[in-house]
Amino acid sequence: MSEKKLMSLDDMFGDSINTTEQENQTKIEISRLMPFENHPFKLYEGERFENMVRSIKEFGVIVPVIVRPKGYDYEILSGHNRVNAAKAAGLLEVPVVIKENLEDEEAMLIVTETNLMQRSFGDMLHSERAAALSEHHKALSSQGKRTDLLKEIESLLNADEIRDEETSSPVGKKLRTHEQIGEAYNLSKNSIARYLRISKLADELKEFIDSEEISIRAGVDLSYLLDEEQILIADILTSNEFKIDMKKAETLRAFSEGKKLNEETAYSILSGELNKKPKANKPAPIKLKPKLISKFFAPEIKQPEIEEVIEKALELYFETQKKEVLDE
DNA sequence: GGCTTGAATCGCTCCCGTTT
DNA sequence: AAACGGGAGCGATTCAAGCC
Repeated sequence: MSEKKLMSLDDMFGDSINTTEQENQTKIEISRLMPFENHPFKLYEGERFENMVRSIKEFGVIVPVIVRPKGYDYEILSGHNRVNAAKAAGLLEVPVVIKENLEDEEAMLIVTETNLMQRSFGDMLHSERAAALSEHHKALSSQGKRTDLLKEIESLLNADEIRDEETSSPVGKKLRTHEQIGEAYNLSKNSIARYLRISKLADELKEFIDSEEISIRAGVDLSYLLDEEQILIADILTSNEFKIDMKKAETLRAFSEGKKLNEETAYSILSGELNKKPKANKPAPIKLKPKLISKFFAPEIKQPEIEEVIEKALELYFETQKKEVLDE
């Protein structure tokens, strides 16, 4: 168990991908570059886009676009904005790095990681963060081939912003996957876990997360709903003025778990008519009268200790009761 | 080859303090 | 009051080692 931490990433993931020899930088006509299918990032618009066009008119495209072959053309993995801006600037071709033989998942990782490195994480929409973290998480938890891919992307783009902590972290420090990612992005493991839940949300609901009409934490609860339930919720939200707070999200989840979520219940939860959860399995907490407590415990005794004593006492009580029943 | 067992890990909940 | 990030810790799962 302990030797693992002594191995370097290269030892672990060594030769599984051999990219350097397949990598070639060249120039390709813009007309042969296709966007990556459903990539999770919003493209630049308005002033931001105009600035980019202006910069490209002046200096050209400096950082090569990363592409992979697709049929006779090429699919853009990184650089959608640069390509669009270059087209608008009137360029006919852009510098590209062609990556051959990538699995779809690896391609997706490049799409998300490069985006992450070029934009500050804070600028991203929640759903974009979720997608990026989810890809990163997949890459780390499938102990296979892609950890080196992350490194390679890094060097390709000369990114030095976000990830400096990761590279400078003490040798041999072993972190759980969530913590590892969290350290890289400066988020707690809990936040990583929440974003990973968000990445599982139906696209229809992700939009509400992005517009901040649904909070992250409410989104986490909604992510436990079945796909069709999520779409149902999104539908109801779109056609009504309802808001989802954490309470409603919790209630929806409880109904979903109890298989009681349908169009009617969903509607009444969202409208606020129905706000109590379906009969929870958990017993409601009970309060003990202070008088009762002071009868058996000194005032300085803390709650955990009191609970412990109560538990022991009850165990004893039920045990003797059982015996009595058997004796009869 | 199957099984048991114990440690590691993961996903999660509960709770708390802070911020808005 | 609601939303949030973070700490602690729990239960379930996974995985490897040791056994038959």
